[in-house]
Amino acid sequence: MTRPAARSRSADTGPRIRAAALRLFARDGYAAVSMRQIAAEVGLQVGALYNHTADKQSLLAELMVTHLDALLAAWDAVPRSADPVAALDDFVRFHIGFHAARADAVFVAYMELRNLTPENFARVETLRRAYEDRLQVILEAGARVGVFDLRDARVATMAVIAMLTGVTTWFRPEGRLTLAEVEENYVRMVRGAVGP
Amino acid sequence: MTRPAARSRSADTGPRIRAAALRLFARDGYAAVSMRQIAAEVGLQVGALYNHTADKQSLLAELMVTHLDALLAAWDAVPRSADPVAALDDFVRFHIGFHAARADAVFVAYMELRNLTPENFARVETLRRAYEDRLQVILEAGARVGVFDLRDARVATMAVIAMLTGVTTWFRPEGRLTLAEVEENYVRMVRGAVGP
DNA sequence: GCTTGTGATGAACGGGTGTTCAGGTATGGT
DNA sequence: ACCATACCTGAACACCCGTTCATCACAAGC
Repeated sequence: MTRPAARSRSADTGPRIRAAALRLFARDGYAAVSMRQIAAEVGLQVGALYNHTADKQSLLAELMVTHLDALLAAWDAVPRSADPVAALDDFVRFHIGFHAARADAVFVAYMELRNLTPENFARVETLRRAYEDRLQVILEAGARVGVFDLRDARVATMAVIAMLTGVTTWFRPEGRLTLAEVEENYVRMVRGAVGP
Repeated sequence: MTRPAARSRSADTGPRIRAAALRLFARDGYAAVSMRQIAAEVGLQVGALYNHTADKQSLLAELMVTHLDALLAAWDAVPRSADPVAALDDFVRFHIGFHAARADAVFVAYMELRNLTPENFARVETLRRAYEDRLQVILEAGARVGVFDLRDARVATMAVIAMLTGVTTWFRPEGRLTLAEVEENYVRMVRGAVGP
């Protein structure tokens, strides 16, 4: 049996590095953030980062993949409504709620795509596409039974996702509207956009 | 009278620098592009860039402001439909068409906001807000006469803009759908989203 | 044909970049 | 008490950054 790893001086250094990197990447952008800034944020020297991550690129890719994995897992854990309209409402509320709680990760995951190596980009794109497909399946099911009227399922999918993700650019918890109010607003608009 | 400026060896160096910067900023991001790369793209040494721009930051700000000025001027040149529904249709077609033809500028103008100095950011935000208000006015006019039903005009405005701007992330002229087909698709979806 | 001035070069400035590594230190297991 | 390991420091590596400037080339106006 492998023996338990020796306790580190600060056991959660890895997560703290990733948290700091996420915050800084979201605020200033991947290319504008240096490894020294990340280290300083955590209270380390630069070299110490490399005990927890292979390199800067892996740090970014890991943040994105982790976020998208969590997104898919969280949606797949939501009970499925058989009625396509109810399922669409669920999706809208879920998407807005999940993304509002993770503004930094959302921001990084689609602003920093161009800073990924081709391999990492492919991994991330596969996950993103899988999530989009979850919505598209709902829309197509509704179109088949006539509760939705789509000219093009793929275009409708992209339109709805863009509309929903846009919320993260302006929503603030202390703002004029509560999250629940925003969700209801979008439930209504999305229904109208794909409705017959 | 001011005498005409002495002809430069290549009269359009300034525009060529801006064009190269726009392309590179869109592809790799402002922070990831060096002045030396821009110079090489134009066929100059680095120092020569500073005959045409104050610094890298001004280059970025100029590109954004120019784009947003052109956007506002182009929309204001579109004949206004008195009917709010027709005006909304006009806006949808205009927005998609204008943005599809300027993918690089669109991308830069809303991906690189955080790389602007506070003063330049304020200038750009004012222009962006002015454009959003053009749509909001249409939506509010329609709501007053009952052809639209909005829970919140500002939220509806942001939702429509996000939906429309999202087109630039996936639309390719050589793709499955023509631009006109995409426009009609969105005209329909936007009408539904804000409809009564 | 000379003067004037715009715009290019090429080198330099100080400083920041990601990454590596030998050396040191503290911890958990025996 | 000792060993093995995990972790961190501090310095160094080679390279790239935005910006400045003395110098030079060439085109336009007299």
